[in-house]
Amino acid sequence: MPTSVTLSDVAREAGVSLATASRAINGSANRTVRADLRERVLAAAERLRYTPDANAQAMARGRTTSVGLVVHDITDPYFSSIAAGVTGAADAAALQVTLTSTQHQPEREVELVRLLQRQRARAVVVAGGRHDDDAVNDAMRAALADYVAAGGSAALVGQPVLGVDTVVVENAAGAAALARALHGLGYRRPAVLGGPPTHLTARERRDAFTDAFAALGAPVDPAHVLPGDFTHEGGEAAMRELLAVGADVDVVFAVNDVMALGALAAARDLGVRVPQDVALAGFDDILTLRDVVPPLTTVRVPLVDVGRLATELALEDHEGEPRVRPVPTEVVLRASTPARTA
Amino acid sequence: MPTSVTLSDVAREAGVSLATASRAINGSANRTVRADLRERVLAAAERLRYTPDANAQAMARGRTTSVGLVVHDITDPYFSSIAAGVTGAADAAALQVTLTSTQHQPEREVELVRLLQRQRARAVVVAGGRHDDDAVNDAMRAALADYVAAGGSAALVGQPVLGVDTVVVENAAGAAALARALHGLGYRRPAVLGGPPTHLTARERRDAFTDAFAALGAPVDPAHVLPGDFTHEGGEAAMRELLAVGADVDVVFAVNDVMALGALAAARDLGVRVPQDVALAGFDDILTLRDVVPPLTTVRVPLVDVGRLATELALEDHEGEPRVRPVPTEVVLRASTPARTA
DNA sequence: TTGTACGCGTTATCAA
DNA sequence: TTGATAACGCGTACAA
Repeated sequence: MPTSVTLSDVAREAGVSLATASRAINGSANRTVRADLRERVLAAAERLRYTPDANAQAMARGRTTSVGLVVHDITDPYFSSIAAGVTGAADAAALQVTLTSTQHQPEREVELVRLLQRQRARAVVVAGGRHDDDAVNDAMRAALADYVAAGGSAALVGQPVLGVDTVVVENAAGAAALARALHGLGYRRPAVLGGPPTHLTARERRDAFTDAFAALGAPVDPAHVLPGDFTHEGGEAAMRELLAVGADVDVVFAVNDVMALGALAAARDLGVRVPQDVALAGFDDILTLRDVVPPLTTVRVPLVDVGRLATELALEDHEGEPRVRPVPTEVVLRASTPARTA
Repeated sequence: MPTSVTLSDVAREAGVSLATASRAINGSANRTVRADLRERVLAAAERLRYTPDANAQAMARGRTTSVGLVVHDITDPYFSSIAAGVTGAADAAALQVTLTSTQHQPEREVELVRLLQRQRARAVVVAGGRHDDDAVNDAMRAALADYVAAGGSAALVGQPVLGVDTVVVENAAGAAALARALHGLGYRRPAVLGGPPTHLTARERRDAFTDAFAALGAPVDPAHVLPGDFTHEGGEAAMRELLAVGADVDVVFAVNDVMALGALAAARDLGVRVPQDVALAGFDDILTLRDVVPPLTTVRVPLVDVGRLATELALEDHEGEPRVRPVPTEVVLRASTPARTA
């Protein structure tokens, strides 16, 4: 920004000192400026089209006005809803959001956190769930510890395993409740599109679901628990595999909605009808679901709230042990899992 | 960020001057540092866990590393895809993206541009289309002019009416091509869900569509051109209205996909079958369409590319007249508009 | 109430 | 090649 008007210019134009100009424009705490001087300064600023330099202000004040957000893919409705919550909360606190994306490479999270530390972001919200990968987790924990040690504060969405405040979605409770609901509807031969084996959120949902079904006396055939990517393509591929072997299942649980949508596409493509031939359920209740036929049963996660909560958590200053903010989930039964009359 | 390690700390620890430390760590242009000294500095930095302060660097260098993005709603697939393009291009240029959202209030764009100017963002990408509203446009033009005068550079997605570089989607060509394609399929009684009357993109698409149909000898009944919000709800409401009056139409063109999806929901809700009772087409080819039944005919806009192009446009320095970067569109016929055999 | 002067963390200029 | 030192734009003790 080559030719910016500075506060000194304004001060000179108004015939006051830099300090007075600063106080007049920024209304420094309990320092007050005589009315006529303030008028002169404001007029000068207006005349010169002065714009404060937020960076310089941040320097001088010792703190920036930005919060960082780390997602895997902003086009994924799961992340874009969380992002809406983050920008909303940031906005309410008069802060800006720096959006960073790993492009689906979890290991990039570490460098993004370090990047945001260089920006001196006041707070960082990491939206992606954790993996069972000590190397990555250790690196991430170290990056976050450095960041916090340098005065930043971080919040995670996912599992409280990195030593920072975490918004914990009640995945297990939701998946178990879903399993019970489906069992109550008469389903007895479930399959699970389980996502990446190391992904903790995927695993929590998968295990709680299978455990609950087992507890109800209808254990999930281990052969009917398929791994896959946590994406549309992953869901599609897993579903295709499941259907290809002619598995005897009456309901498929995809551990997130994006995968469920992929599964739905695979079913459609193979001429398998949902729910007549097989029922289908997902998890998250992403916005996209409103446009899908049949309406998909899922477990609602209040994603915008999750983003907002994580931001608020990170913004509140707080000493001591990292906090955990549980977020309840809610089973939403829709037409993709009708009561079985058979 | 209270307790940050500074470059001075590193210099002292390494027993060199501040200048040398700076050069060693940042590899200042053609200035070179003796190998052993550089080692000492790097080791000291490592030991102290030094993290450069990007803000201070920006101050000193006179330019920041951030680009601003203004959207209406990041959960809208249209904007999230553009955002993905922007973050991609920014990433490639080693820049960060500051995401700001108007929350559907077009007039807020002005303050967001001013906000980004205060941040001294190198470039600003405004993703929302223009309205036919002189007051807002004048304010926006002024804000952008100030920003550019202060050394920033801006790019718009939409209409080249604000004096800055603009990525122009070929709305009219696409809508006309769509009209011709639909006519070719046998449709003769079209309706248009036209979006907000002042929204230029909506208007371009609407008018080109109706003009093309008129030119083909099948003019659109003016009563079958309905205004509405540029949203899911807007499309739903407009479609509901259209169907309520029992309009005699064989195909409905919603001027964007999000509205088309709302229209589809309305049709479903009222028991009107698509495409058997009425065909339906949209515009944009948002990602969500892959999950919708029936597959929706639309006009593809390469949204991620649009975001990338806008960013590149803003980032290239360039003198003189604002540039226009046209982006071609492409009709994509799908099952929601089958050939009419009647 | 106003002004002076220093500090924020870094880069860049200019001597040495 | 290295080192003082002056910027960068602003906030804020401290003194007046």
